[in-house]
Amino acid sequence: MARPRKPLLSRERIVAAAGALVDSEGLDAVSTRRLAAELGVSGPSLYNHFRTKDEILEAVADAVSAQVDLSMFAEHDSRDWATALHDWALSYRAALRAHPQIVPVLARGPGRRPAGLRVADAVFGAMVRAGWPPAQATHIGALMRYFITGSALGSFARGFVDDETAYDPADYPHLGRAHLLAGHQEAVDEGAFETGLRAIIEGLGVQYAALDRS
Amino acid sequence: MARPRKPLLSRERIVAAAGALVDSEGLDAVSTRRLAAELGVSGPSLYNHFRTKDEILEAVADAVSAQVDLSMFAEHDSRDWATALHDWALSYRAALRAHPQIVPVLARGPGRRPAGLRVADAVFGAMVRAGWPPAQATHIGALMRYFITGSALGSFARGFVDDETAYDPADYPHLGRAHLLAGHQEAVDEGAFETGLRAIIEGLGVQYAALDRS
DNA sequence: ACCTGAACACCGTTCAAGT
DNA sequence: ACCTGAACACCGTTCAAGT
Repeated sequence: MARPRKPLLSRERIVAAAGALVDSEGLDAVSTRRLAAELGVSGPSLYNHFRTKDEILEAVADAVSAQVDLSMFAEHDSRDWATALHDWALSYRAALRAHPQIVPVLARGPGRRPAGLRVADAVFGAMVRAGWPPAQATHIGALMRYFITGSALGSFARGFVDDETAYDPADYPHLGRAHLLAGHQEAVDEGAFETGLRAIIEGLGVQYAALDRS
Repeated sequence: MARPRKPLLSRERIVAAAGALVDSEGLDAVSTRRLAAELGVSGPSLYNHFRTKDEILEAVADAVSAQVDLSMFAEHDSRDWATALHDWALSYRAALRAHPQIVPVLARGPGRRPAGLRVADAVFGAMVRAGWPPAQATHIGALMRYFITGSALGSFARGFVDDETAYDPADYPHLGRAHLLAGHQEAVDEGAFETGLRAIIEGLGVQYAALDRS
């Protein structure tokens, strides 16, 4: 059955299947043979639609980026720049939280991913419109991405081993035992994200107020 | 020559060789066979010293964490908490910049890595000593790590493709063409890190001033 | 154009055998 | 205890062959 009259595959179907596999079994479960089997074809077929396996994973990451809400950066939106940044950060984090396993790929930077660049473009446009100098507007988009992806990578489904005996308290004089438990870690992630987001936006507010607006 | 009288390998030698290989050729170049060849032994020998390849990479990441300067958090150090955080962030970033290829492993969180935990412990202790409530002190260590590792991951040796034709300006109305060049990207990384670090510390300063110190 | 099976050059890891 | 070669069950990717 060499070639069917109707193509069996499409980039969309491949990305959807790969995304589902990443979500359910993790990045390591995605091999070209396994993914192809999931799609009912043989391994090499994928290479008619993507040049490498990495391109497939980049596309999965981009699909997650595409789910980030950008409406707060629209010209007609009434939110001020600080509120828009805050709301965007929450939406961004929610998207990553829904697909934690792809974050390592996504965190590598927007690279050549269209949705990632669209996000950068929206933030940049809104910050410039709010009065930020272009260079600073670029920095704001990047630093927010650093913080949000960094927090997603360093936290979800990760953290400490749930075996207290793995740590000798003498080695970490200040950390209480509670800090070393995976259960506690989820609360830490949440709190650290909130504290950090608030600090960044407050700090940017200080810098914004000090801008020489001539 | 089954077993020599003096062991050919040690955890230290393996970690050193793996680190050198990661630095020179990247994470993908590290296979157990290749690493073993670099050490003059056969692949399976490594399993006498580490349980998995991943444990080796974790140890490499931990060795990088161990290079982060923590002297600013020492009890006798005269720097205030904000200056200490700032100086620490620069040292942390410098360590990652020296070994950018291991960052994906390191960014997964302190996990079971002793040096990573020592860092967390030092920050926590210094923040509590400065008057931060314990919960907030924990958050500060985590959020700084998010930002620093996120920026290292999203930037170094990454970023945009250096082919202008890869992007259609119509898709990104606000981003100028300059933003899409790899050369420009390095400056963005630097500026975004500085802006972000300043914002975080200024923002934390606001929160610190508002603490109810009774 | 799009899929196939075969093939190439690899993987991580286990294990019995050696000293 | 620590290393070896052989082996298992995989990999990503290329390519000629099929329609």
